[in-house]
Amino acid sequence: MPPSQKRISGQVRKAKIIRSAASLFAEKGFSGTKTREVAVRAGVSEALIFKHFPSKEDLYAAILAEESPVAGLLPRVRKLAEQQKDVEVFSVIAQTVVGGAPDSHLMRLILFSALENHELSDMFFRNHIRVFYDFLAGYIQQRIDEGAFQPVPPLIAARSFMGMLIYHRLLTVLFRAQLPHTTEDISRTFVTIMMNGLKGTPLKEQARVPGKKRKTEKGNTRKR
Amino acid sequence: MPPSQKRISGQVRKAKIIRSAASLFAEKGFSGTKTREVAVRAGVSEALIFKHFPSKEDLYAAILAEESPVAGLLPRVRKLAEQQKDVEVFSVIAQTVVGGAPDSHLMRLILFSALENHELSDMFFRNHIRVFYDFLAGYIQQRIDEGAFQPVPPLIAARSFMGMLIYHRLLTVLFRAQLPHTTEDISRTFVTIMMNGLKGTPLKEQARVPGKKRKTEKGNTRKR
DNA sequence: ATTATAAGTGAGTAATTACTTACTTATGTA
DNA sequence: TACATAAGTAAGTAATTACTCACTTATAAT
Repeated sequence: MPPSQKRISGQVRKAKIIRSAASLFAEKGFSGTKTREVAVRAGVSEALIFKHFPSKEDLYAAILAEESPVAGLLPRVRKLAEQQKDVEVFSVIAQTVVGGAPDSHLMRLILFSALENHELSDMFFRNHIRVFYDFLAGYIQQRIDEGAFQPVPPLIAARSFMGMLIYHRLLTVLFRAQLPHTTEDISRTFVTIMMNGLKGTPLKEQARVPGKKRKTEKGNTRKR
Repeated sequence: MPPSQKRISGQVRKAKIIRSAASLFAEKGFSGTKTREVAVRAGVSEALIFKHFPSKEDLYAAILAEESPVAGLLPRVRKLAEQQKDVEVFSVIAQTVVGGAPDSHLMRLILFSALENHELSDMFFRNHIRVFYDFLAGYIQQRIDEGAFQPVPPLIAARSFMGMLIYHRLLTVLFRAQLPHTTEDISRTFVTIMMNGLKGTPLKEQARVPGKKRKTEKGNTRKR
């Protein structure tokens, strides 16, 4: 490598390394990414990486600690929730996610780290995912109490809605399975189903599905 | 290794290798799994693996080609659909998925292969996921035509429902984020929301979220 | 019993990989 | 100007890894 002619402050270079590594980890996961590739993408020598990070693991941890999936969404939602604008609350969430957040890069990073059992993945879940739909569940509970929604377990309802959205993103990111509709149509439909779902009358009796008997999922019901 | 004393037919041994490798690939992904570990878990020498499979890639492909996520569900659903038992159709799907299908092993295998861009992952999507909710979308469309459901884009509706279910599985598999409810309660809630969502009246006007400009504050169109 | 064949292995090998060492050089500042 | 320090690198190294080779041996059919 020709002596890179330009020197740069340590902090800036470090940030550059982090960005390069993040994109590689998102593409190929932790064990699929080689420190050599990181060096090439960052335009530095491999040795410099280890000047900034004691190990590949530390580099990975630094990246995960930096990311934030839907920054700024929660405050907006909170404000709408205070005004009890049900449709708007759900709409703004839907439009954000269907519109492309978290972006595919971050989506892959999260999935990889969860699959590869990185301990930081749990932290990530607690700090970003869980707080979010704990809030949503709280709001749903409140609206149930106020008689606006039918009584339904709020955590499950929240998970239902986020499930529609995130799964939709998952399919587009992982399988490029786009739908033949506009972003607006898609999120409007999600919101419509959810709003009606919450306002409609509860099903009294669940149909017994004939045939197989079902067990309850492992007694271990750890609320997260 | 002490000469393993017992010889076994090639086919049986091959199957054993596949099972061992499958569990490892599910745990650690393709690049995270070493052929040496596969050999140890299968109780054979590394060399034998390469007697059966030309390369690690081929072994991986053999595994992905074998797996089937929710075998036998589609026929059951079809039968219920013919009888237009709406609640039952959605219930049997919900109970199957919430009850634990695909199992965590297969779930991880699918996710890893999708993330690692294995070409077989696309095949998998088409053969197993896509056919499934193409059917579901067809059924929803039919019930809309019959006036049982409100008009809603059926592909989006199908994706909504599957999203609730699969995302729920995803959270339990990846983050061990169990809910404090029984399997029955969870799937009943999903079904309730979906059924009401499909039967309720459509939202005429979607709220505009961005900025502060607000459109109609919509009152409860439904009596509850 | 002979033997062809299938089942199986130990001991490599060349390539790759995370990380180190010993070194050079630019730069701000006293 | 001098120089301490920070920025940077080339060239390793020991360990790992996918895969091969040369070889042994159990088994079943003739």
